[in-house]
Amino acid sequence: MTKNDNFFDKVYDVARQIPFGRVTSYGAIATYLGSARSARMVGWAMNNSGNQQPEVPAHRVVNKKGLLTGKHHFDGTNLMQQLLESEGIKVIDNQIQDLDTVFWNPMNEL
DNA sequence: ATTGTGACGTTGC
DNA sequence: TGCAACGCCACAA
Repeated sequence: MTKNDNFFDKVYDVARQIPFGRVTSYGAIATYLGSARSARMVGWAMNNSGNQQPEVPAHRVVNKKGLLTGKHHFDGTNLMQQLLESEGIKVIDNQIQDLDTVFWNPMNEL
């Protein structure tokens, strides 16, 4: 932690900028950061997101398919889905509905 | 320095 | 159109 996790920090920063009721994909963030091929790294960064003080809305970050792939990493089993549903996002079987509508593209907004 | 892994994405068949 | 395999970058051991 002594070093500035440039990549990680950026991921957290973008994730925190996700508006309420919106979601984004790892690839979108990775692409915005310039490392479109590091989509996996974005997810890896989320691993430490819980360690970050400004709690990163990792529940708003899903894969391109809108699938809650990382929900397994949350406390509960359906916690991530509960959070998304609380924001008005319809999630069925770990799959976000109307993804095109709730999708938030950092490149488009930022 | 090398190897392995990972909450993904894209291309190929 | 659906499923499989590869690629890829960054971090940890």
